[in-house]
Amino acid sequence: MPKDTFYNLPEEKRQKIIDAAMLEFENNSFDSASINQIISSAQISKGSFYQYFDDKKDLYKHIIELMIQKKMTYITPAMQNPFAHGFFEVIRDMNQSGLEFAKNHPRFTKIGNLLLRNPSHPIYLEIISGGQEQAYKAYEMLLNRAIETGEVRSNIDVAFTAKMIFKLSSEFILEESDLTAENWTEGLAELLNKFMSLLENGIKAK
Amino acid sequence: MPKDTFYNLPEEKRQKIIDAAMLEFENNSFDSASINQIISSAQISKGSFYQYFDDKKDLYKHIIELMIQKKMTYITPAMQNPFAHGFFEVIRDMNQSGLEFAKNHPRFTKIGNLLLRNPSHPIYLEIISGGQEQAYKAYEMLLNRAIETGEVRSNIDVAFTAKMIFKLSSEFILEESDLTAENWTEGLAELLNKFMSLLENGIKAK
DNA sequence: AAGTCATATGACTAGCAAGTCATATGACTA
DNA sequence: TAGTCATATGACTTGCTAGTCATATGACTT
Repeated sequence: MPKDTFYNLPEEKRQKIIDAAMLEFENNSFDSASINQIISSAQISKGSFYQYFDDKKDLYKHIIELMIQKKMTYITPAMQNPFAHGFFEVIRDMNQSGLEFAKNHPRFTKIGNLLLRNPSHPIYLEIISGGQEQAYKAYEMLLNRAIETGEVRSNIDVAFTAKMIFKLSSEFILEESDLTAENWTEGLAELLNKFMSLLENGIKAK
Repeated sequence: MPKDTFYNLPEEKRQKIIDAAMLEFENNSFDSASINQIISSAQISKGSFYQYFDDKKDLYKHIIELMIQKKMTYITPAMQNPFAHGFFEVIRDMNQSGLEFAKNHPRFTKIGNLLLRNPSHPIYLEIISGGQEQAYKAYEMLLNRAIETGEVRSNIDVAFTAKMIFKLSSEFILEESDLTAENWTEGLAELLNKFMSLLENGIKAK
């Protein structure tokens, strides 16, 4: 975490540093991101940087933390209390909020994608850790419940299907998060419908 | 492409260099792979390296070329002449051969994944270029044909479905290519069945 | 034996990186 | 006014990188 000196900074200067860091991490992997570049862009000295953060990793984790905080605000009622809602409704909400986050925070999205696409990097293990596994488990619980309630046919392989839905959702959001601004809203709704239709045809109870 | 001097080398020495390069590119992105590391591992001098290859990119492209050659040997009759075979058979073959390649050539697979996961890198554009787009188009042609023949229901969005099948196949192979050796053959067959079942339920004509 | 030519070498250049540290500033305190 | 303390600075160290080049080797030719 950033040092006290960082939080003591005037809001404006702090934001300038965050902006500079995001600009660098948007366009570079963790390894190839340069602190020299960041401080030059934020117009602070090398020494100051190291009085705000322990090292590059410290700064990076802070940016990721900010992203997670932002993402939290996109949780819908159905996501917060999934068992009280229909399975397909929950899945739809998750994808919709994912798409909306990507739309509203393209810079965070880019940084997140760079992280997600480098699972072999040590920093991935440190940050994502068991998150992926937990997500699979969550999907499995939802699927099991949906089979109980009769929403989903019972002859699927739950673990496998959970993984596939997770993967497909991620790819779906990654791939389509570059829709142009003007047709965004309609494009989103339409895409989501196609996606859900594919999914529902695949596993919905007949 | 490598220089003549490289091809004049005794087979054994050439292989040692390829091995060293693969070891490095398996565990590092193109940028962070180190020529110093490669020459040290291959036990050749810096000067020699630059008499075999123009630069790091030259070597890297050669490795990718070797991988493509290997992959070519996995093409099945159904893949070579897809319109003479059933749609789901072709898709099944493509995934099966993808899985088999991953199993038999885990080192190439790892290198390929690192490349595929960095679409923002200049080298990606240079090597993959429009390959992805071509793949989408190929899937679209197959889907259109399958709709004509009545294998696939006609009320799907072809372009969207093509993308999703492509993405899902890639992820499926990536994710499952780490099955353990002993249960490989049965595991593969079972997985493929689950995958195809999900797909067929999703888009097969009723 | 003398000459030629492909191949091999590693010291060297130039550049960039992360992180350190002695020094400076300037506000607030006693 | 003198002292203290948080903050700011950039030259510097250390360590890495890709790529170059003068020099050396040794096989084969004339």
